[in-house]
Amino acid sequence: MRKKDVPRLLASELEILEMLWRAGSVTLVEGQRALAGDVGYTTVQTRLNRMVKKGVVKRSRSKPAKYTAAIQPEEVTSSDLDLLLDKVSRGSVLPLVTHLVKDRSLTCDEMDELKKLIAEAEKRLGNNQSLENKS
Amino acid sequence: MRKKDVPRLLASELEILEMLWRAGSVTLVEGQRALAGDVGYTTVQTRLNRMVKKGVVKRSRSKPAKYTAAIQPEEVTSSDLDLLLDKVSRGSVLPLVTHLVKDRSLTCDEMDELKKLIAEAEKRLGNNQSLENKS
DNA sequence: CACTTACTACGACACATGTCATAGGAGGCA
DNA sequence: TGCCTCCTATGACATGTGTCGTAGTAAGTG
Repeated sequence: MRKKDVPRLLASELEILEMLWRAGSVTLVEGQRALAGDVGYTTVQTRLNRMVKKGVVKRSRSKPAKYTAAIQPEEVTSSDLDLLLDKVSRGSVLPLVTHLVKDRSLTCDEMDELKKLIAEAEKRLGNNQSLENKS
Repeated sequence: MRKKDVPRLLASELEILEMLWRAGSVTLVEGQRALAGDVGYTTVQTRLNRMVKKGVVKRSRSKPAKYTAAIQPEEVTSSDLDLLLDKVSRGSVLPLVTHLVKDRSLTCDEMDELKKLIAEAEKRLGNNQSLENKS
């Protein structure tokens, strides 16, 4: 099975998904309450149902239907970042990482993780470097 | 002057912007040609003009009007990444960086830059750490 | 001046999305 | 049985976007 195709979601859809990830599984009333801006009940209903039709949200058959996210944050991160990389950053990772690390205080743990990550990447780089000689 | 407010752009708008960043400044004919999928002339015109109205593209008063991007890749990167961080990654930088660094071959130079970045962040961390005691 | 060519402006139509109102159905309880 | 309340389904309307067609204006060329 190949990587799921997550389209670039609208900001409003991200808002909904964020709520679902946070709350886990909600009925309409709960969902409406959990959503920040106070928006009409049926509005939440419509938005949620349309997202179900799109496959990014799942809905249970139970009496008060429960809605849950059908995609994980990582999938969104992944596809969105890839698109950003392709279209905006022209394939270069550095500007993105720079923005993420700069002006943003990381904890010591995160710092360590980061360094570990770099080390791993570096090792991988060492292995593949010899075979590569592209432009 | 405060940070410009760049809304989360649609994938199709990113496509246009990417073209503009790449080409610099284009007339409609050039723009149409530069755009991948072959789409009608007036379609490009409409899309471009709508983006002008939105302020993300500028248009010259010259005879064959020239269109240029009014926002830079970094601004898009920045605002988009911030949103991703808030909504999807719940403020944690690590998952994003992980995705960026993993399974993606960086050059040696990039690797060095990355390490320099980390070092800087670490230094900054050392300075601020003492004043911080988060919730 | 009349004609062609190039560019621009504008309108049209389909579909997606945010917003909601109202109608329909399924259980409880007087 | 008949009403009330909760949940769901559906329709409606405004705006935004992708897609064009067509009409209008400016500018050269005979």
